[in-house]
Amino acid sequence: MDKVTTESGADRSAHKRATILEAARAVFLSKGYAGASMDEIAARAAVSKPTVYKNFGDKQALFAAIITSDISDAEERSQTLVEALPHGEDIEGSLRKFARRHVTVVTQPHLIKIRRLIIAEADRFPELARTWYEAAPGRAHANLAELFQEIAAQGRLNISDPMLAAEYFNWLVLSIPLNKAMFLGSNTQFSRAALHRYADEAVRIFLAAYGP
Amino acid sequence: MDKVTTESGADRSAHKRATILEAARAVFLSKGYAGASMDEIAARAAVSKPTVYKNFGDKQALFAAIITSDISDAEERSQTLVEALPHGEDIEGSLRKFARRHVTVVTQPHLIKIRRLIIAEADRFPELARTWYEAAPGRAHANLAELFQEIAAQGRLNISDPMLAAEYFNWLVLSIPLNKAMFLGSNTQFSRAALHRYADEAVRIFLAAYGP
DNA sequence: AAGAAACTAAACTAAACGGTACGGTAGCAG
DNA sequence: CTGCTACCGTACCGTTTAGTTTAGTTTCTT
Repeated sequence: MDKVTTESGADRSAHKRATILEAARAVFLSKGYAGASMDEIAARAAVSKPTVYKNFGDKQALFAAIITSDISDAEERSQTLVEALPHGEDIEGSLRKFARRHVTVVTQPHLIKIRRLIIAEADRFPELARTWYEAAPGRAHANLAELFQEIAAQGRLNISDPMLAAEYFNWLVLSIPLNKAMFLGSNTQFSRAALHRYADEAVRIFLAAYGP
Repeated sequence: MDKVTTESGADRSAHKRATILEAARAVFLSKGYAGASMDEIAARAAVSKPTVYKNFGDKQALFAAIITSDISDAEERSQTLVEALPHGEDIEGSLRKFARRHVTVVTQPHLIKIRRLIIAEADRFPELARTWYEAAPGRAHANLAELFQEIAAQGRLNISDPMLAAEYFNWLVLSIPLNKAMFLGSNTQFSRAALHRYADEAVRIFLAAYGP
């Protein structure tokens, strides 16, 4: 039931496409859009340059394909993260658990680099940047807002504008380490303890402001 | 008493230097480091390319000169902003005034572009990015922390770690519009009313969490 | 086994890149 | 006016870029 038999035809092509995507992602992430060269990408993928152009057309399209794929990843990540959010009694515990996971995921070096790249090219690829915003923080805000609305309806939180509250909560959790990571090198790792401290204090602030 | 007579010698040279800096800033901000060309910079400054190289050595040095100058601006801005912070009775009023001004300044399109550029090149120019972080948000955090410590000593705020509280406050005020601006186009303007709403709610949240 | 499709390396184009060498010109001392 | 110095713009250097072409080889299909 696997595609490991002889990797015939389309499978082989798809695999090559994936290899190119991976190589291109690595080069774009480390050199930026203008700094990345198609030769380097082809070499890194161990593939000839015409193959790259056959699969993706031109440099812009290749870039767009990468970012689009990362947007899908981000969307999926947001979805699973929020689905794991329990609707139980212990609001503080639930939020803390969510906050700790959230900040741990978002500060991964790989995601920091993607974020840098999209921010850098937001003026040259405005549609991609907007789509990314809607898929990543936007989706997180919407999901949190829905949750907050439910809890507020039960009188267990005091929230008049759930979307706004969700945005404050999200950035309360992420801002400090995220901004440090943006300006310090990409490979700056935070300790688990430090991330958890940021998350826990964010939850405390949020509940002090929006608690019943 | 002015230098408008014949603009002889050093004055003329200094003026040309400033013109080049301005042109280079415009090109770097809109094209990024790798995407900016020295020809375009020279043309925009209405100056020959050798003149650019006489004044700044090479591309990296020119880039560093621009960012360094912007760091000075940011430092100065942070300083004056916090000096205007009154130490009076009305803590909420003071913080609200500060927050409104702060968010209005930081979301200016010009500063958004500088932020984008520095984030984009943080891996290639780590020292510049770190210096920027220390001069802009870092300085703001330190100044706010000092203020919070004073107020906490009077028992009018309940803060055990002033630096951490300052970071939360700063990003509470800035994060929502700043992140939107990063991913939407550089010229996305916020209405005064919207910015003030973000600032006021940030102050409310902060005081709910750190009030006496 | 034969044909079709896709892939490869390599050379190539035209343009743009960062950086420099040269020939002219402007201002200044005598 | 003459000679000197210092700068400035033009034209150029070698390299690299995105993207294409060619010719030969591998690989799947039938």
